[in-house]
Amino acid sequence: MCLVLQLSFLTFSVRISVGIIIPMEENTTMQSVREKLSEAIEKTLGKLGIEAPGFSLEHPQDETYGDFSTNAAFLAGKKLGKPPLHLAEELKENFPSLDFISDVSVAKPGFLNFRVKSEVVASELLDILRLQEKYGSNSKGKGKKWLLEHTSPNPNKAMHIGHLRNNVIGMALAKIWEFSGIKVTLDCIDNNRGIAIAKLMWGFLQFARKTPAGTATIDSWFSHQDDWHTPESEGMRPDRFVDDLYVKGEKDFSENEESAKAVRKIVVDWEAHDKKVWALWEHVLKYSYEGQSRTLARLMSRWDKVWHEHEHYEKGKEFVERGLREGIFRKLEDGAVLTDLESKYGIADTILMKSDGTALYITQDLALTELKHDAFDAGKMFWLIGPEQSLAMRQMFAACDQLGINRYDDCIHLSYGRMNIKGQGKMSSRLGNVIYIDDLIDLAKEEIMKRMDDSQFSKEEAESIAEKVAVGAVKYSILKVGRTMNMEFDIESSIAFEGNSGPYIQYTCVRTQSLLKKLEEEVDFKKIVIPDSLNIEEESLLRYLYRFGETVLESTESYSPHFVCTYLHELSKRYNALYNEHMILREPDEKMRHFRILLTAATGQILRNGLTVLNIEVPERM
RNA sequence: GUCCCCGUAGCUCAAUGGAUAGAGCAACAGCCUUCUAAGCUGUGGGCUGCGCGUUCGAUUCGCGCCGGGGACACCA
Repeated sequence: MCLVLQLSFLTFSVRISVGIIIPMEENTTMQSVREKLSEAIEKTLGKLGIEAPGFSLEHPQDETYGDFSTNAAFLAGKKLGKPPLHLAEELKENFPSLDFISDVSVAKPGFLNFRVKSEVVASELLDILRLQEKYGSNSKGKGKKWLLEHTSPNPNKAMHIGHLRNNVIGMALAKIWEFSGIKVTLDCIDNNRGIAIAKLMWGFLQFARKTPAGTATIDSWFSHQDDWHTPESEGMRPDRFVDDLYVKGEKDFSENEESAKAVRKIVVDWEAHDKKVWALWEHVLKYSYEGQSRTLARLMSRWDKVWHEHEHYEKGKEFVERGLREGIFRKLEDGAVLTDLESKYGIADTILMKSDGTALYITQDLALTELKHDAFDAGKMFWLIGPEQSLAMRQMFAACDQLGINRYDDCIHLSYGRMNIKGQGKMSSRLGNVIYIDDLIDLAKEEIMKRMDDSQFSKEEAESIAEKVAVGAVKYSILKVGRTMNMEFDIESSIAFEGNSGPYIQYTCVRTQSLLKKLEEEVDFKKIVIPDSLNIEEESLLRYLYRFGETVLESTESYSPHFVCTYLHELSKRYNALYNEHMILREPDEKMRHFRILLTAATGQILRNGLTVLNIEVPERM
């Protein structure tokens, strides 16, 4: 038997030889199959006068059971008090014969399993090849506008793996959401003022002088700026230059009372807009931004809007005043302002303004949240921030809710688990076990260069490939873990290029592309010819491809990219099994050869789409 | 003390309340004169921290313990 499926671009529908027409405007073949199957179960239940609301339609763990499985008999059994196995049998007997189903079966406790005809599943290949980079996307999020704050590194530090987890998850989520039709805006907060920045300025002033002589003043720096080092003159990356000076400034601050006084004076003078202090401030921040943006560029990070703290930090107090006038907050005896959240939200109360009338972090956040609301009018606002901020976030959301800035339920704290260093626990500069992002990528790059075949690539090409593979390895190692899980970060496994890793998937994708490049015959990618019989390798790959879209949705809804990672790994394994067991281009049987070529093209497309939504690049060769 | 997160193979991690709990690494045994071996095939490895409950069915939900981490009013 040989079935030919023809794709008509005029009607955008797949005509399946047995006669059913599946519309393609919205759905792919298998999406339609799922819907029709669901309807048929519904109808059969109705015919028997049985109710099973919310029955599932999932993929059995063991593929020998079929492609889809429902628990309808269990749910119905519960209502009727009948054994589910019986009801499953009854459902099966009354199940209509569907053109796209080859087998309906009942299994042990009461599952009803369905097998879809190979030729129908195969027509999904045409959808993949037609939709190309759009395959797997959906329009569930159409009309939604979401705002996500991610990766807000303080400008007194070089970015480390804590920031990495934030960035990598944030960017992947944004791309996955966009793939689901959501309009996503990305922003961050630049905490560019306050005592920490003053310490950095102090550190620069005292410890970056080319020839140290006594205590340097801002005046002396202002008039003799050439006497101070630059990252270039020190041969350092700008962010590391800043990081180093901040540590020195902080140390001096805590050990030396005179220095501490001077640092506090910097804060006061900065707030008074002292010209020279602002010049120094802008000078040191320039280095921070330069360094951090290099790192972020390597990661292909994106912000649509950067909020600078100095532009709005004073506005928060107005909200506190308003809250007091409206009786939402109350003033304590010493003048500090307290929230009233315990009774209304069941959240511990917090101080909104210090007794001396100065602002706190949360004070500024009230103003910032309103700015965000006014600027983007997002249906949901997300903050991708570590779990230790959980309480502070909820307090802020609730206060915003009371002030009418934003609804409590529309504010979501997306927390992510801690990054511990395997075997060493918490990462801290005090323990000297901070892992910087650039160092990590460079290390991965070195390892990858070592294992590359030098004769195959020019130096530039090898360099470019190694960068993509290194960044892919590092990103994937973080993304494959569930968002909320605490991670034991291990450098070695994060730069691994074997097994469940980014490079493994990149390699598989490259493998499909290189095969297609070698193609010397004409192959019609708009037509499917099913071979007389399929091997287990083709079957299991074929019946897995179409699940990509479902996986994207799963990640969208759970706010966790790791489902996509797991899927891509499994897909790659299935393709590699086929590749190793059978010849693709050299297969003598034409039908089989062409079918495997289509499988190759489809797999390559999905791997590419999957890596793209994970914000991971695919090299041309590797 | 209160609240939140976590506990699954030696290690790192998966598993919309479903079927025999799965991967990767590590260990062991194999596969390159054929499309890229960053690959493939096979073997061993588990009272899912403990107990009780809900359910036809619990790694998943509820309660109570044990263990790890974090947060708890004028830090950011």
